[in-house]
Amino acid sequence: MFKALSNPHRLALFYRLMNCCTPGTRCGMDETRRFCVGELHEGLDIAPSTLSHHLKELHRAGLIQMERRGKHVDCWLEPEVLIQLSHFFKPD
Amino acid sequence: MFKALSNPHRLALFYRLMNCCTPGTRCGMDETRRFCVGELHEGLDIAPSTLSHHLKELHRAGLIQMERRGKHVDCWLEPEVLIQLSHFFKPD
DNA sequence: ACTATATTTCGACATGTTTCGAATTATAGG
DNA sequence: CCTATAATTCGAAACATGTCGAAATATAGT
Repeated sequence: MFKALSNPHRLALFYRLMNCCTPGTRCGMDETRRFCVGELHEGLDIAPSTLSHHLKELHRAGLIQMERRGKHVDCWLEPEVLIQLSHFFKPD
Repeated sequence: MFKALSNPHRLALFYRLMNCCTPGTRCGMDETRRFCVGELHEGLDIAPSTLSHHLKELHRAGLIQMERRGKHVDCWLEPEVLIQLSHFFKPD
């Protein structure tokens, strides 16, 4: 997981998905709070193929979920992942 | 920081320093709960020069502290770092 | 001063990662 | 079935990282 987050572009993508939900809402469930690949691409200045590669890495690491929805592919982040990660750094 | 933790050897080193303290104790302050470089080397199957390189990276990332104490160099982890990291993954 | 131990620096090489463009697959809508 | 749009796969080049051994530095004790 840390390896997946070690790249600036991937961290930016993760961060974006992390902050797309109103606190307490489950991103994955609420389909209005998902980003498709194209939306995540905005403002990133990398080729589509590079974006695709990075999203695949994030998915492989178990950090994000992906699902095709027509022409688009939606991406979201399960809140469990955040809990798991924050618990790794025990205190608080 | 995630880049520093992205390497298995560095993550192992960090994890070791993370769990060297009784909960609630400040590792840096309690000098009996520090590891010197040599102690951290045990069980890691890498050359001393490689270990040195990895510790330098962890230090550069602000993850660990280092201080020479005679022939040895002590390493420890400030609890603030753990708080900072766990807060990045908001929930909880 | 000399020696032994602990750690770091340096240079080199092998391995991995990031990136792109071109070609490919997937899907929706005429 | 053809076209346009969205996204992925593939292969190649550029770049970064991990690793080691040899040499250098640091320190304590003789």
